[in-house]
Amino acid sequence: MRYMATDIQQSREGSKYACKKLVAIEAAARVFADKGFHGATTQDIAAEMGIQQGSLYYYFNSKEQALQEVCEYGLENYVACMAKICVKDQPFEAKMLAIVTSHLSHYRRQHSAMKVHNDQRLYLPVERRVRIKKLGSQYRDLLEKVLQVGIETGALRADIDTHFIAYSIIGICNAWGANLIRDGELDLSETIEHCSDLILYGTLSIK
Amino acid sequence: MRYMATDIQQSREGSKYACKKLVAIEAAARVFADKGFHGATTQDIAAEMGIQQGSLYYYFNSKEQALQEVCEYGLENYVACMAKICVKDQPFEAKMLAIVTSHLSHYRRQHSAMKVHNDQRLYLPVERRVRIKKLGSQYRDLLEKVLQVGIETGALRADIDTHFIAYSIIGICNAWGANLIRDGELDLSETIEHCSDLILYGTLSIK
Amino acid sequence: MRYMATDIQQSREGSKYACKKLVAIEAAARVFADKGFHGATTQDIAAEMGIQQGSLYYYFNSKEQALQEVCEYGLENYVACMAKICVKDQPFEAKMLAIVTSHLSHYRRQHSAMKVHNDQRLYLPVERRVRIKKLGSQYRDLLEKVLQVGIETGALRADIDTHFIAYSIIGICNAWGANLIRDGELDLSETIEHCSDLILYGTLSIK
Amino acid sequence: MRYMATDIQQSREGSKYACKKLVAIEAAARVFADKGFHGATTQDIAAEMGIQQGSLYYYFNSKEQALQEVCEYGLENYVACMAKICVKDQPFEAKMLAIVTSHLSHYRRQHSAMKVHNDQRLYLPVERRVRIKKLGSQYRDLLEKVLQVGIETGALRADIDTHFIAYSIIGICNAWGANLIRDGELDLSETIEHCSDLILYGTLSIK
DNA sequence: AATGAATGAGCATTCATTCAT
DNA sequence: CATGAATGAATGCTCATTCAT
Repeated sequence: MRYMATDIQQSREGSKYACKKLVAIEAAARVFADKGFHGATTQDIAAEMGIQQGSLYYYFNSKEQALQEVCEYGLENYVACMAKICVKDQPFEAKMLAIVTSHLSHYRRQHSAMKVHNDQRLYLPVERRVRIKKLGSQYRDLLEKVLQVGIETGALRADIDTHFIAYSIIGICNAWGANLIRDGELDLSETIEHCSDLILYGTLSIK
Repeated sequence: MRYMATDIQQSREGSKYACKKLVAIEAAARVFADKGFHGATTQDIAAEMGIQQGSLYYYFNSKEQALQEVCEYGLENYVACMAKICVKDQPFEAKMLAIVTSHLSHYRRQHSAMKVHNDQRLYLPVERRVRIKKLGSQYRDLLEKVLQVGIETGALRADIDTHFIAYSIIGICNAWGANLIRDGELDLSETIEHCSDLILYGTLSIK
Repeated sequence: MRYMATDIQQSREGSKYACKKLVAIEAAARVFADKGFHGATTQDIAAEMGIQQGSLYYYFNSKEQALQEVCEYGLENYVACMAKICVKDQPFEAKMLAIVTSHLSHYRRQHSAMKVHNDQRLYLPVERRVRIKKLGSQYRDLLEKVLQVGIETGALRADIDTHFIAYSIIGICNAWGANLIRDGELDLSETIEHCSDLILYGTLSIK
Repeated sequence: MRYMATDIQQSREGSKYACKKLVAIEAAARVFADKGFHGATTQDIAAEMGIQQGSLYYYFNSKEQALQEVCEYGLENYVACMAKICVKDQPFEAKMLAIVTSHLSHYRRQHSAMKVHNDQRLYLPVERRVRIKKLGSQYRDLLEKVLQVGIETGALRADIDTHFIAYSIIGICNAWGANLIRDGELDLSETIEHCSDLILYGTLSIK
């Protein structure tokens, strides 16, 4: 019932409900990121929003739904950004830098939602994970395609396994993303540089 | 009082208590790895051991203590192995391969404890994390020292940040370790090779 | 304040408010009949009317008041009909048939309100039950008087307890009334015949 | 888990668990009879037993299960008694008196469980009602068979509908059963006599 | 060494009710 | 007239923990 109304209201950018719903998702993201899904209480989320516990159910039908929406929210922009990077025509090194920059910037922009997606999504029942899985695959596919092009244009070694490298890039970025959230002092651009450098050149001195 | 007894009994390798305690830790590790600390119940752990819920308190004073012991258990061997690798005299590439092998093998040997340490340790109150932190730092320090030696012997590029690379190596290995647990089909030695290859050589074709 | 308005509007037969109020009572009756007083929610009733939950309070001051009005509504016609039957001058058998017919027809005419009165009225606090009690007594009194006349005219056995028989007749009719609601296939006139037959002649073969 | 144990323990008559479980069922019966299923709280039931609310779940897995067990408990003896009466060889009038006596005595013996069965069983989801339905049908079947024999032996009029009469008998008894519970002053044997008299002879004076 | 029984605090969720618009 | 939004108290249920046996 709320749902039907939502669709209508989401079309109007400024709708009050859509607005507060976003606030709710972001509050939930912060709390889940901090305490984990099972460790967080609906009271925590409500308090973060400055409303009463019961009122939270005006925005979410259940705690699980809140987690689901946080995860999807965390992925949405993230995948969209990757798509934009992919279509741009630029040399491989620049592309990789852009990808790492996008990934880590998302973390720094207080997007606890990404952390929640990484750490907590498996606590959702499978039926709540279909869209999340699809978005995740999209991201990996886009990344693999970039790598494939890199090989074809001769920028990348022909013997690398694009699937493996894609996963590893995501792994490194997530590890540093978590650090960026935990440690506010950590320099973003430095981290970006280090990450893409490792991915591109490895660690050995050139002989 | 149990504690004093424990110490005595742990000295005798074959003591029954020490034995069942290990079983308890491993059961707890499996359950925590599967459901997360807050998502797991003491009933789950007891069931995994085949005992009654109340009996669990013969082995752990609290659920939190169980998590603490699982995390420490996950790190112990892991750090010890790293120490052994460090003292061995071998070229850098071989050392890196040994390190990655050790890290990933620990995951594959059903050591859910490592996964628990990675994902759940932050749910422990700080005072329960002192030993865990120490073991973690030890590991990173050892790894950084290996990298430092690599630079000094000219094997590694002089411009890399050892601290950053150490964290990244751990990040990559943990990401793939999680995959190894989730996907039993995944080939261990292949994964090891891929990981160390990426760390050493990066992805660019050599010009 | 609504109350004063109500009184004014109820005087005008065709008033919109009185009309929708009736719709509200009947919606509440259906919902209470289906789910019971405590099992039904104000949301259920509002949905049955096609309005929002909050808007319900335009028609009822509280859920309890809704139950009260449903119960009274269920009894009103029912008692009025009985009164009409009583004043008619006809032989006892015909009267009994008319009474049973009236009682069961009320059930079949979708009057969930009667079911609600039977099953749920005791969940009302005593102070809300005064009118209901009065109407109920009226009905029983009228019925007892009919029986009394039956005895006096020699139609009925002199040794029956009118109070007891009145209760029993109501009991049988309510039992079959519930069946009539539950099972739409059940034939009304057949049921009426069976009931009055049992009440009049019992089950033994005449010797 | 408790369940398996239950079977074992129920075999030992005096088992502590089986004993307290019975106490629990009877407490639940009283509370449900008084406040209705939805109007009763688990706290009410626990208080009636003199234990804490949480402890109630040692005996019932859910409030619904409690209702189910109460209903089944209410029917068990009731059906068993009817079975005993049926096999006895006695004239129809005596049999009917025995049936009514059994039915109403069950009510008076504080068996709130029967009231709960009558008023609340429909709030159970169908899958929880299978056994209840079976027991109910058994009772009606036994009663119909008695009536059938009554017709065959010439005790009863040949033109009565056994199905209808069975339902009516149950209806009358339940109506008076409810009165017996509500009004402790009401004389049991008088009520029994009145009921069977009505069923057998009806109300008309014999011509 | 283990268990059955109980506890009590905590939690997600529901729901009657209110009220500004 | 009607609604969207919010409230806060209640409720069913879970679970870590305790303890006598």
